Amino acid sequence: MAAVDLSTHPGHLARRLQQAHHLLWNAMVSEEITSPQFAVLNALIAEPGLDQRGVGERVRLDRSTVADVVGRLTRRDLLDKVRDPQDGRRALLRPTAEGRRVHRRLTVRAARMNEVLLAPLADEERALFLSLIQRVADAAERLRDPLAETVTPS
Amino acid sequence: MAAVDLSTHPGHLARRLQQAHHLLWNAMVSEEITSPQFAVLNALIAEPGLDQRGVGERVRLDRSTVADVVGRLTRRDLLDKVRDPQDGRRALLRPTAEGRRVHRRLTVRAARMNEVLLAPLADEERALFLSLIQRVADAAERLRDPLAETVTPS
DNA sequence: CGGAAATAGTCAGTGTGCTGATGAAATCTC
DNA sequence: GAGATTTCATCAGCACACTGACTATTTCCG
Repeated sequence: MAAVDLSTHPGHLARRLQQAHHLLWNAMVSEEITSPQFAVLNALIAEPGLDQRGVGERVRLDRSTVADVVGRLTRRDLLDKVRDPQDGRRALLRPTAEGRRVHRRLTVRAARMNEVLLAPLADEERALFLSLIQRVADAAERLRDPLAETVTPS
Repeated sequence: MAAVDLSTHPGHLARRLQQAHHLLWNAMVSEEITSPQFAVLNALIAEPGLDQRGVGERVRLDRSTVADVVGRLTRRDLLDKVRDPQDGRRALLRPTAEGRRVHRRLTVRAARMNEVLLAPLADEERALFLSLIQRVADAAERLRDPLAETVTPS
């Protein structure tokens, strides 16, 4: 008695969704490169030369996790990591040629995987689905970092 | 160039949602008991005497993870774990009195937390949000275990 | 009954994800 | 310019989460 229906708990559903995604990713995208690794690679293709802090901001990972993921990617020679000569604290990251190749290949496969994952939803529902999750996640992230509101000027 | 917009990737959004949830859980529900631990406890309050496999089925965790989580809960004396005398392979689990107390307390707090997490959505959107995630997760889980469809007869 | 197959649990190994402590480098301030 | 503060990275420690290998027990079947 007094037990709760977990299907009304967004946290539980989020975990299930992630599991489902993880499963499909392994089956349809890659067994070697994980989805967070792809996200990091993707951020560095968009902005080569970013440091770890910058990557973490873009893909929403904390410092420690970024260091781990970057470590794995550099070990596989998908990333180059060099000390910033201008600022000895920073490690500048950029994708290798191989990293760009892998990224290109996985991008295509990830698109196919997303199709399968979202197959149960009608077209209009898909956009809605994505925007609802994003609104909830955005709001919660804003709770964490107080302000930083509105558009950041150049 | 050729970088992807991760906000169109449900997997990435799922991870961000989970992170947001994790954060709020820590702040508003408990720093000691995690959300998966609560889920396991909840399953055993609904059905005391379940074995680990049964728990894993209910909360969607694999055998190894269930063993980990159950280990932590028994170490904290929130769960009792005894060998099934009828079937020596099984470990029968049931919540302790303390486990029930903790569960009751966290249930109230989790409800408050869910309110905050879903605050950015209007009432109708919340139900929609939950049902969309559930449909996607359900469908993906069905991909994993072929059949097992329809109602399982008594 | 007795061997083969199925089932429950454990263990080792890997990867994500967090916090908190530490160290190194840059910047700010007096 | 020297000391305090901030910033970037690393490390240890914990918790989830999966796979694959292994053990113990039970069940199934000849």
